[in-house]
Amino acid sequence: MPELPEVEVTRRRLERELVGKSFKQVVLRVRQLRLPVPAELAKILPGRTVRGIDRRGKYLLFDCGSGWLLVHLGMTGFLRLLRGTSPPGKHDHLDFIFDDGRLLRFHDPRKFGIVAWLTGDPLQHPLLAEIGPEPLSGAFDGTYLFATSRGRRVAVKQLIMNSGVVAGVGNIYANEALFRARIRPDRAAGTMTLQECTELAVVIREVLEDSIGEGDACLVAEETVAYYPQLFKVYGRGGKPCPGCGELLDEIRLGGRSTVYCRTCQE
DNA sequence: AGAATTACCTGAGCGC
DNA sequence: TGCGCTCAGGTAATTC
Repeated sequence: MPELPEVEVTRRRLERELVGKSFKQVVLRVRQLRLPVPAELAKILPGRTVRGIDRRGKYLLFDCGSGWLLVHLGMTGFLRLLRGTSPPGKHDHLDFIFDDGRLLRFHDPRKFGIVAWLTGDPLQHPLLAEIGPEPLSGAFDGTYLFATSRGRRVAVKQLIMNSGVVAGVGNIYANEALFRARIRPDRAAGTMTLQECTELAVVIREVLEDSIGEGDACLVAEETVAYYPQLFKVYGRGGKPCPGCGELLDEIRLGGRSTVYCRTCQE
C-alpha cells in the first residue's frame, strides 16, 4: 500500500534511472483503472524525453516536455523497472518501453491507480488543484494546522487524512504520527491547542522522513515498491502491547478506517 | 461549508 | 472444496 514515503522513494529511483531517457513504445493491456487510461498515450509518448519527475502528494508527475504523465499507485499499484523484454504477469496493465531498452511496468491488482496525460499547468488539473500543502514543505506547520482545524468537529485522524488539509498522509502514517504526538485519533480536531498542532505537524514530517530514509537505504534492484512494517509502532498492532507503556493497544474504526492507539499514552 | 457515506476493485482470510 | 462474507484502503463523487 504505497503511501507518500513509498511514492517518494519510487520517484527518487525513477528520477535517477529515467531522466534523459526517451519513450519508445507504450503497451496498454488493461485501460480500465480508476479512470480510463487514455489510449492516445501510445501515440503521444513515443519520442518524448523524461525531463524530470515530480511528486504532489501521492501523485507522480513525469515531465515530458509539453505535457505531463501523471501516475497514482492507488492501494496496490507499483512501478517496476526492468531491462529488455519480460512476459507480463497478471495485473501488469501497462508497459512503458524506453529507447535504452528499459521497461517501466505498471502493476495494480485492485485497479485503484490512475495513469493520465496532463497538458498545461499540472497543478491546476482537477486531480491536483485542491490538494493541501506538502507535509515535508515549510507551508505545513503548526500555525497552519491550528488555523485549519478551528471549529472542526471531525476526528483529528480524519482531518490529517483529508488530502485538502495536507497532502499524502494515509492511514498508516496518520496512526503512527498521532501515537508519536501522544494525541488520541478520535479527538475533535478543533480541540487541539496550538502547541499540539505544532507537535503534530513536526511528527507527521518525522514519520514520513524516517520511512523515506529507510526506503532509500534498502532499495532493491528491480522493484520500486517499499513498505517498512518494522517501523510501525501501532499500525497493525491492535491488541498488542504499547511500545511506550506496555498496555494493550486499542483498535477502533474511524471513518471506516482501522485506527490503533494507546489509551494511556495518547490523550 | 463541513461531514458522512458510497463507489471503485481484487485477493486474502474466515466460518460453515 | 467452495460459497459467501468481511476487510484492506486512496480518493472522488454524492448526499445530508
